[in-house]
Amino acid sequence: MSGHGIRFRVNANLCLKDPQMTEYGQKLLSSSIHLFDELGFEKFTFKKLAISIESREASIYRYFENKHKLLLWLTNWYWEWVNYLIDLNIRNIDDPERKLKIVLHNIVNASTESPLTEYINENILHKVIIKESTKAYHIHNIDDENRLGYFSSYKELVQKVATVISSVSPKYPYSRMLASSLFEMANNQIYFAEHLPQLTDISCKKDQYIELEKALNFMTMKLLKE
Amino acid sequence: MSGHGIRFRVNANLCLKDPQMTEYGQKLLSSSIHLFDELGFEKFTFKKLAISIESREASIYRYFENKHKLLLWLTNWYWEWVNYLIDLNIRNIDDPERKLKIVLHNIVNASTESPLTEYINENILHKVIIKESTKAYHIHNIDDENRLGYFSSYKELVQKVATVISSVSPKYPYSRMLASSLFEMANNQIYFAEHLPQLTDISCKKDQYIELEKALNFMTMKLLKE
DNA sequence: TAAGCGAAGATAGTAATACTATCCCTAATT
DNA sequence: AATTAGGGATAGTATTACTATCTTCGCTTA
Repeated sequence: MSGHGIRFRVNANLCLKDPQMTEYGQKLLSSSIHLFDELGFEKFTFKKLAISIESREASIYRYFENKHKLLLWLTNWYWEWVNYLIDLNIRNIDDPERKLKIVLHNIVNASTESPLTEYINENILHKVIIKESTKAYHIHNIDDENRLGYFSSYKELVQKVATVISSVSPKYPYSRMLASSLFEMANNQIYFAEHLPQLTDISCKKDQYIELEKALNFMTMKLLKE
Repeated sequence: MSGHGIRFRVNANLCLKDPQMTEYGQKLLSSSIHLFDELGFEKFTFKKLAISIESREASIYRYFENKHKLLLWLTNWYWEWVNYLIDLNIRNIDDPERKLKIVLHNIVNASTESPLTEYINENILHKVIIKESTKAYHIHNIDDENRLGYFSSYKELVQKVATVISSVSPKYPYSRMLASSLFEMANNQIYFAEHLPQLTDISCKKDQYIELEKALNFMTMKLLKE
């Protein structure tokens, strides 16, 4: 069963053994996404994960050193996946502005694409990313982990979007800041819409992010207009 | 010694006893800010805090139920403080655009104002807010805590800024989204500048956020121009 | 001056967490 | 037929996140 669908290159130091390569690892990934969603990062433990896949704590530790690295692994997988989707969808598009609109669509709606793998539920992973991904990089030893390349997927993705932004408006002086802010805003505003609605103007119905996409489009285009 | 300087109204349910009112409580606050900064939220424990103020774990628990509520308390204090500074500085200003520029200045540079209390080091608290505050509201029981009013300081602050935005440009359709994004961006971009510089265009020298303020001004004014 | 009280000190103890270690079993290579 | 990698099973440890209880000290107030 293993090797089904697409596999992404996630920094090898984030795991002790590539979970995408074994059935056990795929079950681990699949269950961990559901469990992060149900429990949140703080209440999530390897013990509970082991129980949910009818295995043992010690076996989980053979794949991941700790839950932080597991979350980081999933986060990287997510960014690789968004990167892949963007590449796929802007291929053969020449108009920069059209390209940027597609990028925005993919940032917001990645999870509504048709699923690529059996063992990763992109929809639930997206929810986990929205709620928990910030904890993957707001950590005390950020500089060490950055040096080890644990954030390279995100950095590449932001760089790609910044390049598209620059192709629309070569003189815009804050392309990378805008790019990273678009990703952060997308996640944040969805979270606010659901939990702290006074902090946003948009609302999200049934995981439909139409208003958010419209708002980000409006904002981006206004910023980049000469 | 207690009762010195300004005291802010922080949601009373976040603590068991107001730490601002006793010398012990003030020492607790002061030390916790330093310790959050040194250790990060994850490695911070009440045991270590007790040692650092030469007290006992059990005594800390008489003020705060857990470290999450302590962080939330500090976060609320911070937002109350920024709110106070904004009020103070836009008083007597009539021109909306001028008002907004002052607001942006305060969002970015709050911590460089002259200190208000002996027991809270605003500069270090600002660093803690940048690194840890997102963990105060990315929690599993967010809806319960929101219902208890644990985020009201932030919501009021965002509402205040949204009102200023609307006074500059009454037709702008995303004033609250812009307001909350300004706060989130300010923290994020400072964090990126220091730790993940590829994700931003700005740099921060010696806790001077001139470039960031300029960028936020540029962005905001461009968005609100007719 | 004594009684009473609250705040914090001191000491214990517990359940859960985050691991590490070791030994065993089995199924697939070689 | 022998080896070995993957995972199962069990055990154990240090730390964390609390809770409980009993004592002491200093301040009111009667």
